Formats: sequence, C-alpha cells, structure tokens
Amino acid sequence: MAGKVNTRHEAWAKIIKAMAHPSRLFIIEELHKGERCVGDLTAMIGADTSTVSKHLSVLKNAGLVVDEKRANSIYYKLRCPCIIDFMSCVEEVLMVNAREHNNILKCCRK
Amino acid sequence: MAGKVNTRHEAWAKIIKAMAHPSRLFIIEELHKGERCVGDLTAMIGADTSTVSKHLSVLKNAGLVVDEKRANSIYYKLRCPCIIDFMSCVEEVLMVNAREHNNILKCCRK
DNA sequence: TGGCAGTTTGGCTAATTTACCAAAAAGCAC
DNA sequence: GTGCTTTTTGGTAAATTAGCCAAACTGCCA
Repeated sequence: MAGKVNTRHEAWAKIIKAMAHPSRLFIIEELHKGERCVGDLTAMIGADTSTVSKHLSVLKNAGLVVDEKRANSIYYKLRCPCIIDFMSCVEEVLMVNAREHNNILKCCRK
Repeated sequence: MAGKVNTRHEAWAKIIKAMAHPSRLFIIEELHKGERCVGDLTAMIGADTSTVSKHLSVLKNAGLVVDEKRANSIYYKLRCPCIIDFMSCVEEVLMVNAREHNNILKCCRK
C-alpha cells in the first residue's frame, strides 16, 4: 500500500501546518534560544495576548512545545529543538528563489 | 531590530505553508525518488487532476519544485531535496507525542 | 475575602484554503 | 484544419484559520 497519501502524511501535515505562520516561526526561533513566558512573547510579537496564547496552543497541540508553570507565569520551551535545523534548508530555497529571480531581471535588462 | 516578527519569518512561513498539506507532502516524498508528471501523481493520489495540478502550482510558486515539458507531459522535480531531511525531525516529534500519549494511557490504567 | 497579574477560552467576522466540475490551453497526430 | 491527450484556469461552496474583544480562570498576596 506504499505510494499513496496516508495517515503518515496527514500526521506530518498537522505538525508542519502548526509551524506555518510567521508569528509561530518567530516563537520557535525565540524558544530555541531559551524558554519564554507568554508575556515575553506577546511583547516581542506585538499582538493581543489572546492571539499569542492561541498560537502557543497550536504549537502545543502539535507537540512542538511544552509548558511549565513557574512563579505566576507559564513558560514554554521547544520539545524537539531539531526543528530549527530545517530553517537552513528553507533559507536555501529562498536563496535559490532569489537567485533565479535575479537572473530573470538581468535577462530583461539586456 | 532583532527579536521581532519580520519579513524573514513571513518568507519562511510561505514556504512551510506550501508544504503543509498531506497530498503535497506525498508529492514531495515521491519527487524525492525521482521526477514525475502530473498524470503519475494524480493516479497515485487519487484526486481530480485539477486538484493535483493546483497542489503542484502551490509547490512551484514556493520554489520547492521545478517543471519541465517533455514529450506531451510536464515533469516535476524537487529543487532542494534537503527538504525531505526535515521529515526525520517531524518523525521524532511524532514519536515523542506517541510515547507521551502512551504514558498517559498507562497512568490511567493503574 | 477582594484585588491583581498572567493566561486561556468563547464569540464573532474577515480572509484564506480546498476540492470538485466545467472549460480553456497547449502540443502532437492525422 | 479536426481530434486526442495532458495540464491549467475559473468558478463556487464548504471548511478552516487569524485576530480582536470580552469574559473566565488561576495563583498569589494583602
């Protein structure tokens, strides 16, 4: 039954979809530096607290982060820091895109 | 200006969002094995041709695949095969999720 | 007990995404 | 040219997502 869209692809998609938002990628990058509480992240992102809280719950539901109460704040941290490694490949795609875009421009200029 | 959501995060999100669908992940996995034409992929996915075509155009717009006409078909291939490497981290997240889920079950059984 | 800081949840609207069908392109054979 | 194969595009309805406000909840301290 290989070679078909299956549960595995759906499971992958859920996790990747959870990453697919600028604010959530920012959160991932920030949590890679160390744990942060909702208030910290809200200040940095500059959106409503409830919005940031919902982004965090999306990441948490996907299993990408874990939270821990301490003092009167809730701290979040990355569960699998390896996800940040992926960004180097994403950067490569961006670079190749930019290069090609540049070539098209050069070509038009001639 | 570091420590804020910026254009870079938006660019990342566009690429990651393009991956965030079961069928598109299947396509990525399949193209990692070698190039395929729309018809091949459509048969494997089992959706309407137009649907698969649109998935391919999403991937193409993100710069994840490139196409090439040959004979009377259009062949697609991965532009940066490194994106498949990310799946190992995604699998790790899934594994950790499963393990934790299992622990919760065990705990309830007691 | 009341009040406060920090966080989550519910409700709502606007915007985006998905999948199918039908129709249009594009290329090749006759 | 007509017809055939392959792929893309347009249109539409259903589902999902994002963001804000307001309200609720939690733990702490006076």
